[in-house]
Amino acid sequence: MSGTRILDTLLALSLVLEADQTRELERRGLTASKTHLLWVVHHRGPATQAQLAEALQVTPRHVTTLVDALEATGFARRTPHPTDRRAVLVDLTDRGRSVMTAMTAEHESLGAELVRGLDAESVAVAADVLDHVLQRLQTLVAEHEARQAERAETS
Amino acid sequence: MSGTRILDTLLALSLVLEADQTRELERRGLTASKTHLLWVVHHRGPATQAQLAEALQVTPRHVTTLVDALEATGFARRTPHPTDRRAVLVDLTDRGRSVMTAMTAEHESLGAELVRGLDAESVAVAADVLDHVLQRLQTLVAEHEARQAERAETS
DNA sequence: TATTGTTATACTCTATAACTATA
DNA sequence: TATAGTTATAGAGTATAACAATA
Repeated sequence: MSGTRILDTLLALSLVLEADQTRELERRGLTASKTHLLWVVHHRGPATQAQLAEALQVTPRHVTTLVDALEATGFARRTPHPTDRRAVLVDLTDRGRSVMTAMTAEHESLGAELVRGLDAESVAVAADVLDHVLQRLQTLVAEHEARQAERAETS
Repeated sequence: MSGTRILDTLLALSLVLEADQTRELERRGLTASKTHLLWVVHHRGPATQAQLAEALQVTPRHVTTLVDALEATGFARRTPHPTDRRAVLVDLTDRGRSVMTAMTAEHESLGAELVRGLDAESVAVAADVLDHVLQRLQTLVAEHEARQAERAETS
């Protein structure tokens, strides 16, 4: 069945994409999770660590670790929160911002490279199929979690 | 450009697929790397740890860790190599084999579920596009590595 | 009392280096 | 001398629990 074929290709793509990303990040002295944090700050602006923990779906304690590392390597900076003396605001340094800009450009160039040689119509069809697949997957996961939550209540 | 759109969806899918897989594996007391090892043994048959290290692209030392854990949890087993007393053969237990069988079935069912509601023709087009994208990506990565190797030689 | 962030501790993935037993 | 696997050690991702300072 072609559903399995698509899933297999998707999984293969995931592996190669991840390996490629990891290599690129390593070259800059970054890792996936640290970059994710930078990305969130880049798009949302300065945020407290608690907000970042929520956005990254990670414990506040782990955010401390990430920000420590990003501060030590000059990508991010902690500034005191203007009104709440318990909290800090995490912001990007110039270096952090320029890395984010460069990565955005690379991302777009990669997107264009990957479909080079394909006709626009097929690419559009494929994009629609992928959107559908993503939605189906999210639905399945949600249903699955709902069933498990139910089971947990019953027991 | 739709290339970027496809790439974005691909990355989103990677994240959700990985999260889903991790949850499923956790439920069974497994992790991605341990499952990968089981998968290789399931398909190639009993193998030495050195062979597994090569297949998984991981250090022999790490294979020791993985096999230790899989043996402790009853998914795999070490048996002495028949002719080489230095080596061991890693094989699946009945439990390991039945987990692999169950996961194969789930994988196929997921593949079918993901394209439910789509017409076969679009799915076929999308599958072709994805194959193309995977090949392009592999080409780009290979070119990139070749350039870096060259640069390393020059310096 | 609730929240923000941090010290302490631990588990998993993964790597390198040094070492043992066997080829 | 080369190979198979293991002990020792380490760094990154990530988590929980206990605790300080502040709200």
